[in-house]
Amino acid sequence: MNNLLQNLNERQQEAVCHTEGPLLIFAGAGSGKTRVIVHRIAYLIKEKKIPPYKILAVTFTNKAALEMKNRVIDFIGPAGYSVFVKTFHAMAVFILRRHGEAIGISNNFTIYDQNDQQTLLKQILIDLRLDPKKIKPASLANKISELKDQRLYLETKNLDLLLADYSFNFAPIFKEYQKRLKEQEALDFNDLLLKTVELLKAKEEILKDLQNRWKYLMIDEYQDTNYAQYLIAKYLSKESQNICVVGDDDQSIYSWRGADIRNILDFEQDYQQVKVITLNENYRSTEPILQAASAIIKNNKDRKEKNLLSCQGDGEKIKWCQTNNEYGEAEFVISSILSKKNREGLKNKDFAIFYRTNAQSRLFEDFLRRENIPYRVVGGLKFYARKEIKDILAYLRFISNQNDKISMLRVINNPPRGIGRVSVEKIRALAQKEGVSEWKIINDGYLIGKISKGIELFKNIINVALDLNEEVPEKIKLSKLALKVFEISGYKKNLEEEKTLESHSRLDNIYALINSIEDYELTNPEANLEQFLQDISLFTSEEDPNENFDLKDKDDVVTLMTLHNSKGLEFPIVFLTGLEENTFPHKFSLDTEEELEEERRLCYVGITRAKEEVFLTNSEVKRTFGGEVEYQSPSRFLFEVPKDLIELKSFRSSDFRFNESGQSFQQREFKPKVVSRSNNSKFSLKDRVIHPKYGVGQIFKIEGTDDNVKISISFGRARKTFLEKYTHLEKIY
DNA sequence: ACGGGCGTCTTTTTT
DNA sequence: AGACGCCCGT
Repeated sequence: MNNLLQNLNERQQEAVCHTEGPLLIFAGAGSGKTRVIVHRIAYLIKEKKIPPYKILAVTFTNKAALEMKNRVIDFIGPAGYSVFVKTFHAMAVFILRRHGEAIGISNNFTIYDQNDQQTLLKQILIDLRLDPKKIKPASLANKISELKDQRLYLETKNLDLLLADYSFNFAPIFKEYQKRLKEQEALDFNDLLLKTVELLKAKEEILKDLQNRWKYLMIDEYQDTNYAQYLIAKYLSKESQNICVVGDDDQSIYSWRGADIRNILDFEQDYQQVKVITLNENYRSTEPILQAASAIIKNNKDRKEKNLLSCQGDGEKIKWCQTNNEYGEAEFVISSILSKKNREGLKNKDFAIFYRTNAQSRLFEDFLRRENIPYRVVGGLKFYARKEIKDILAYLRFISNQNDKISMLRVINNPPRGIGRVSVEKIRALAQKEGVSEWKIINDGYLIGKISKGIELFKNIINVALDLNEEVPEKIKLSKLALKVFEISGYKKNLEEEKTLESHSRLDNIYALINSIEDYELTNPEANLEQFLQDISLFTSEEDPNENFDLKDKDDVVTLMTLHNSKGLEFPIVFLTGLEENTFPHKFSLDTEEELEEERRLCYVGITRAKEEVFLTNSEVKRTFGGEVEYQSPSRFLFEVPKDLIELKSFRSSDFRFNESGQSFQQREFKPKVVSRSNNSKFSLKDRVIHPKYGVGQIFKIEGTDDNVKISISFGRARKTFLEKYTHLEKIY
């Protein structure tokens, strides 16, 4: 009991102990909200003797869910494993997989991510004889998602009326999209939530069942819930009324995804006898950081006034550095990291670099690699987004669900087996005519005349895999299946024969995938193929299983991420970069006051991640597309920080400068820090070398002979393979 | 069928 | 500048 409430302030204790009835916690940045949730779960289990499986905690990101679960387990031991901690989407998958059939959803539905969505839309456009160049699948996908996120979409009795607001092509496309999702037994991300609402609404017994299962409901980041999520929470807690929501209106940054800030502001009206607790003591950041953040957020009109109290006392001023260009910015950030590491004994993991858009990460990565500082990009280039990984997963998805046309089209001629556009078109046409799936056309003898070898081959491959999947529920079944598919599909042979620089890393990546499936099987011994695929399709920000393979301490890395991804995290030193008008605030958010205020909240979120020190950077000039340069004024947010909290710095890029015309950047020759060098020396394993483009790296593989020697080098997280004869490498001693 | 070369367009944030 | 898609030559 004592230890359950230890290290908590009075209000935090109150929040932990108030277990019955609706509870609303306004938790300012750094006010120990995760700690409160963790303690509250522990309190329910230990003190109130609630079985752990009756507790449901919902967060927004996989990362947050994982973190919370681990903290619960650390705090109360193995009982924590049974607490149901998931993202909204993962919870929806859980519910739909068990009960979806009640509303006509196959229990091994496929989840289509943004990519699959766009592929599907492209097909629809072609079939409807619309030009995918004019109507872009990507923007269509966005529109569809936007539509489905709306409250109106769930409530409307007349979809046509709603669709009429869009351009005249949208309605038929949207309807066709929905139709094909159904045919292919697929759900997109929005559907996961929408179908769950539909289920809970329509099937009372199932709702009762779930209400019984989860007696205590906790929702983190409640300010970011959209209407569907709001309804799910409402349904699930309706009986028990034991719902605890935690949030901060100042940290609402997902309105573009349908998040409705009113959900938290109206909570007191939505539930009866709500207990409200405000946590306003900040344990994370120093005084100057908090003052700067508060000063910025005060410019928002649409917010509840509040003041956060600092508990950490005085600290370093905010550093603002204006650099000449983007290279200078990256160089400033990386050299600051280096000097702080040297002088203050900080570790890599103490630093985080934030930016507004994903594309901004590249230069920072270049400079980090060059200095041989290990780093991790959160959410950026995703392992699961790689071609070879998607290919293998597409095989598995098709094996799991033969109606999944997107996956079939992806693999039917991959690796090439002589099934060209014409054959595929023939199959598609026949499927449409006969009203059956493409797989049925191939497998059940619909094709008359002589059947091409390739189709016969594909049919055999899939049938072998299908049999294999039916077989023995061995422990290693999934990874074995993946490996088999990799082999019998010819994918492996194809890559092995290719013997190019690229095919090597592809092979490595696929083996890394198989490894990670093995890991998955260890933690989920009961999981079958369907479950695995559904789990994995939600794991978008999964870190690269391939990364950091040569690091002693794989967690000691500098973290790079978008501001959106930074929510809920904290770091001693934070770099907030690209603070220029049109970048941050982003140019698409300058139209309305609402959008601008959301950008400002994003800025607030970023700054409040820092415990000790904040660096704000902007560059005077930006390179846009076409190599043109453009002057950018400093972000308005910079001027919202009181002057006395700021220490000004300036930094000019030393490696890059303008050429005479001032039109583009010119790279100065890169001078590696070579202690001594030897040009004719042979390289050996474990040698550290400098690559003219990638900088310092370490050799981990050498193969081939004579003028066909291939050298594989790791540069921090990235691995690359080069042909020796074409690559100028310098050895470092 | 397939890869290289060339022309196009690019830029928001994510489960 | 770089990614991507399309067309053409093989």
